[in-house]
Amino acid sequence: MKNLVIVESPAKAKTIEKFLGKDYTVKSSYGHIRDLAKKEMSIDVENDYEPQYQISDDKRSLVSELQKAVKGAEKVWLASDEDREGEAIAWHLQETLKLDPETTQRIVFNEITKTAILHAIENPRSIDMNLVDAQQARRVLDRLVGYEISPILWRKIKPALSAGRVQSVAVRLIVERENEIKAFESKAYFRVLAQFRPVDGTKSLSAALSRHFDTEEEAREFLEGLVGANFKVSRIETKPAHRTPAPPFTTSTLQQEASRKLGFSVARTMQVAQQLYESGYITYMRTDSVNLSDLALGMAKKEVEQAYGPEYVKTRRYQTKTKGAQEAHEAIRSTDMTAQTINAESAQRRLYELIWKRTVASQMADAEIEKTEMEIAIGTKQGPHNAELRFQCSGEQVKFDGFLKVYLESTDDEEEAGETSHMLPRLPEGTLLTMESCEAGEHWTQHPPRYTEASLVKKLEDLGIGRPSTYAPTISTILKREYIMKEDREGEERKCVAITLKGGEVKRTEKTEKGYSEKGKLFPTDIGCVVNDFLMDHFPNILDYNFTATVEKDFDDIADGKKEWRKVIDRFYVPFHKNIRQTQQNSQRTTGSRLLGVDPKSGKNVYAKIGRYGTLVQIGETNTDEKPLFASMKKGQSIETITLEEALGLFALPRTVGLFEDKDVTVSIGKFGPYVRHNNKFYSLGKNDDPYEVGLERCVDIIKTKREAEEQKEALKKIYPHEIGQKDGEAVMSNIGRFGPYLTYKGENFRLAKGVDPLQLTIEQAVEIIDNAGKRKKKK
DNA sequence: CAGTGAGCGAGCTTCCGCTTGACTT
Repeated sequence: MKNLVIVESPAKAKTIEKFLGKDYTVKSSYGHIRDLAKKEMSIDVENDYEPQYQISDDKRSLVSELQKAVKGAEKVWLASDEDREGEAIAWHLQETLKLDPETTQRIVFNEITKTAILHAIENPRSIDMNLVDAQQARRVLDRLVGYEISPILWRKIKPALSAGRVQSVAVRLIVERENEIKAFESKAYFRVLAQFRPVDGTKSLSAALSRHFDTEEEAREFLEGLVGANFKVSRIETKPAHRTPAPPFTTSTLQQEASRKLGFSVARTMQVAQQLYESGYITYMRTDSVNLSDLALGMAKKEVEQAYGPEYVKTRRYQTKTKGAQEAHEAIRSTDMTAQTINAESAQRRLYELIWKRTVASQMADAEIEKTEMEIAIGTKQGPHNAELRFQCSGEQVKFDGFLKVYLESTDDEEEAGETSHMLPRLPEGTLLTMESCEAGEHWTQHPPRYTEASLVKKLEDLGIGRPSTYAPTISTILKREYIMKEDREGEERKCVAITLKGGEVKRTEKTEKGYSEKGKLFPTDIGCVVNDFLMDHFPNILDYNFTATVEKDFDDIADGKKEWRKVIDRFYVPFHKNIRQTQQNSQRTTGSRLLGVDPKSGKNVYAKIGRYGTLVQIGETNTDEKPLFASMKKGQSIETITLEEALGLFALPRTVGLFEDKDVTVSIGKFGPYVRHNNKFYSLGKNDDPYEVGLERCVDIIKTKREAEEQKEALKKIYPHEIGQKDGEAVMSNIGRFGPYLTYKGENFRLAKGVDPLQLTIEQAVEIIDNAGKRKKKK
């Protein structure tokens, strides 16, 4: 082997190997191979913040494999990504594999095309230690923040909590949005819509009044004033406009569009995109760049020309504006622009089509639109009506569809689509109109929208917080810590008044309308709120929305050689650590406790608060001789909203629901959730059974079902393990396990396909399955 | 497998950013 090239991703390794030919072996590091040791801080604060690195557990065998490859190679090329993390990966490789900096080649390319790679090979350099130091500063800072603040939360609030530069800001955003929503006072207003028809025309049009009314009285007065009024077109204006396509996808915009158009969670989008990437359908999916390679621009141009004609072509190069973007990769695009779709399972196909459309549309001409705005004046017999009040409508006509032929980006706006965005008839100024009907409908102002996973990612990206590879994991983390919940919420029902004018008559009607339903929205939990309050009180600088942006400037200075990383960290750490010590000593234990009232039975106080294992209610005081009573809260209850009655209801467990076979049937909640207890045996309640409500009949049902299942299990035990036959003198056994039916042969297990009955399997079929599995293993 | 929450103190938890693959009984 002459040349060993190391890249970050195995899929990338495969592609590059093809471009480089047989003198090059390409291997992958699978990201970072070394990191700060996990167990403790692993930063020697006393010794100028010396980091203690360790090969990651799951990389041990990979590192020894790379070591072997290095020994057999004449030259080693480190081809990790061209950004801070990539440079650090190269340096850690050089250190760990004991490569000679003099002879080791560092190369970079930010697009996977033959030209780019050959160009890189022609222009090697050495490792940029300034960039590596910027990464070390980033890494050390994150560890110091995370590992010093988290233990304080364990002591002051609850064990196993966490805080960090990124996750804590994500939680803050959600908590603060919820506070805004709580503070929001929804106000009613009346929106007036009318249908008009030209006196001599057939086509009617709909227009909205130029202002809203605050009260029903005002709206009614206005409508009554319209009786006998006349209407004419007072202004009509047509002007050309154009729309431009959205830039190609980055990780963040892909997550947003897949959420809006396909309803995918952020994690699902990344999982499916990974599959597409590994199959070679799309370029790398973790990127902050909107840049397309020249090769891609050429392919897109050709595709647009052939599919839609030359007038649809417009080559565009987009500028990445995202804060802190590192642009180590291309934008996310189809690798083959001629493939509008692919033959794959539904999720992959739909995500691919979205990416294809977005890529191709980004290289298409603007849409040319003609916008028409019309105003309708109101005149009464006494002369002109209040001149400020007039009806307005606007319409659009697409003159040339351009990129709209392929793709239109969606928005997060939940408001109803404008009721006037249709084509308008061409009516000259002064045209008289008759009003067919008019309605003043009651509406309510909307609170600011809660975040979805995708809109949270967008916000974080706008703030420059987090990276493409961490958006999805960050959301998982704050969900797992139970700082936030993802929930659906039905819109509230409201009585709406509508006043209509038709045929000279004003009428009032009332109907109930449901507000906007929210799907997959992010809500803070009690714990999220309490932790956020605590952090805002004691570590406001870390929670500051500009904290990341500020430290990123320092990291840039380190990368430019203008600052020394250890000094940057020292300037941060000395005051930070002092704050940690003070918080440790001075801050109170925080439980978010709220007094709900007095228990009528005992006369003692009832509280709701955070305990070691979650939220609970408590009767009586702590720190007294008498131990208080405790009960866990149910899902969906919160410290802030739980009532005294609901709290007292939680003490109803364990509950005796009746007798079965002369023994008590009781219901309670245990370590593994709600259960039924009967004759000293335990039976888990179903997902939809409420332990506070469930009756005897259902409990008996659960007991019987479990008994039947156990009988079946016993019956299976008599059959399995079953010997199907022998192969090379060893038994081939079938069995049924947790993951379905499987075969055992020479101590190895072989999974059977779903629905296969192991008893119907012949020895020939079984042998075939074992042999095939063996072949597959060899291939790997 | 079927409750914890006080207090005592053992020993545990935790960060962000790179990257996938493990394959159970």
